[in-house]
Amino acid sequence: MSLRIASWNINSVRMRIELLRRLAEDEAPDVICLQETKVEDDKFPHLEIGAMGYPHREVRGMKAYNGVAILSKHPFEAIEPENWCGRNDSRHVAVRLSNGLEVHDIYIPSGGDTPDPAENDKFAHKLGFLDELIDWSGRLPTNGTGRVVVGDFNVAPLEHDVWSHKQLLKVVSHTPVEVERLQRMQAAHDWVDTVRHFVPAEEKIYSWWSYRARDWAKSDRGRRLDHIWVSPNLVDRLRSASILKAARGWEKASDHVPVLADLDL
DNA sequence: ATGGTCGGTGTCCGA
Repeated sequence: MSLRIASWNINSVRMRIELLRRLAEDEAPDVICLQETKVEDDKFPHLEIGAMGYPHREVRGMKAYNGVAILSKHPFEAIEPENWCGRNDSRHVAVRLSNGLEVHDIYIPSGGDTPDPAENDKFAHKLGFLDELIDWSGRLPTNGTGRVVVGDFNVAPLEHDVWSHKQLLKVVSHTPVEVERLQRMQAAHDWVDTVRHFVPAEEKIYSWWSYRARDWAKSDRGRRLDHIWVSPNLVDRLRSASILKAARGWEKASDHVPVLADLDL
């Protein structure tokens, strides 16, 4: 069977419920992983999303901040999520589909403005979170159907994952300490970066454009912060991966756009 | 070098 997975930092699932419907109708992902849902579980729009063709949902939200959710056309069982850095702050939700495939949806802390952990607690949190993800990736078993880890990682790891490598070296999301950690996380499980599996490293590609630009498309100062990674045993099952750039131009868009990957299982 | 915009909340914080 073919399985299409989407990851999207939707920046409020309630504000953008009609854009979620558009993603569901246009791209028909089997599984949609959301970040920054910004809603408590008892206020999650289950009814509307069920009617969009996603009867199976695992949500983990909190008031105002963070929040992750997995929406699926197919049944799954929930996997106990992690509380990284000892915080119960709705940054991880995970499920196992009936074919055994594990899907982990992660929202890595943004890290604030100053890339110095001594001065900026948010940056220290981000680095600590990445350290725990390195350990976690290394501990995962390598047998079984395989795993997918997706989400807003808030790190653009490669030179051409940002509009200007040189100008962003001291900007949170592309500093060497973050990039090294994300690459160590990737190496710890041999995760395959699905978009870069199909898009050459020298080609610029982004998944986020700031709200603050006068014209996001014209200035095109983006970063690739959102990722879909698969375990190495799935690399032969990978059929395509892409970033839905057009979604940044939708009315009342999120600043992030969906990432899509197709697997043949 | 600076400020620019969102969403959720509440008279600002986080992104």
